[in-house]
Amino acid sequence: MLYQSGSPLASLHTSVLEWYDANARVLPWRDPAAGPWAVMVSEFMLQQTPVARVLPAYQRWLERWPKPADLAAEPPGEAVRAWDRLGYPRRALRLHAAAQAIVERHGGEVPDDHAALLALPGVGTYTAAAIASFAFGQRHAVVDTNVRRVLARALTGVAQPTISPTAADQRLAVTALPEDVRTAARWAVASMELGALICTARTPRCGDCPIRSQCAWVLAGSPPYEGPPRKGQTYEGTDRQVRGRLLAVLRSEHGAVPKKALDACWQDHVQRERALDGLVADGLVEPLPRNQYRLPT
DNA sequence: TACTCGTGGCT
DNA sequence: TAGCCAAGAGT
Repeated sequence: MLYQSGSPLASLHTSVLEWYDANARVLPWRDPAAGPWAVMVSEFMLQQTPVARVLPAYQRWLERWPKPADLAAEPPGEAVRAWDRLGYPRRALRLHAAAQAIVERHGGEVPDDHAALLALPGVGTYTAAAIASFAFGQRHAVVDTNVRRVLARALTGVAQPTISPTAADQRLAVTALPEDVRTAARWAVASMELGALICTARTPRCGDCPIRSQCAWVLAGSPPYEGPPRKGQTYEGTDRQVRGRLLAVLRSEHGAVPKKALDACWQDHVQRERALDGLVADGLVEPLPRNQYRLPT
């Protein structure tokens, strides 16, 4: 007996799990043969980057580095180059460092222990739970932006979750987690998928939602968002844009790049220098003698 | 806590 | 069109 029959949560679980079985996307990291390293690579790439853009980079990455030790043996700059235009290239550096840590601490195998995962570079609360749940079938609250939104609507009855993750979100997700281990692991991926495909941020497809008859937000008449305004991410003219341009040049060149080539990226001298210094400080760029730069070796 | 950190598709 | 948004982590 997995559920107390008649329990509202049990009904929610059943509806979402049945929907997932019929509607889940076929994604390579969900293949049972994919393995923990493949799951881990996908989770790093999917941090703030949409699935469609991750797919090709993911395939190339695993083809080139099928095991953590393969990546760990290469210079970090190769990880940054292979990261291509996924964005937030520090993730590439962290994935490389995590691969090295896996070789040093765990004999080259992705650990199945939540605490050990959390101790790896670039692995936070979400990613540790995701790897433990998706790759090892463990029972964890896997709380990403999709799950926060689904729970905010279905259980709390508001249009959007809070702007940043809170301890309350985590507690709510733990409360909503099925007791049975295997069911919990399926619920983790299924509730996330529901948020990605149906219970979307902008225009949720409530007409296709398997839990619309149980959704606290829908039952309340789908009231609009009331919270504080979400501040938009500006990008034009930011240091991030400059960093992106500088790094794009360095990715395309395999050797040393003269500073003059980097100077052509951006007019504002002060901002350009600040961005370049930041890249060096982050370990994404290596300064060389004679005013030259390259990806880290 | 609030901020930083890329990139590009979608509405 | 121009925001809005995307499987967050680190500081």
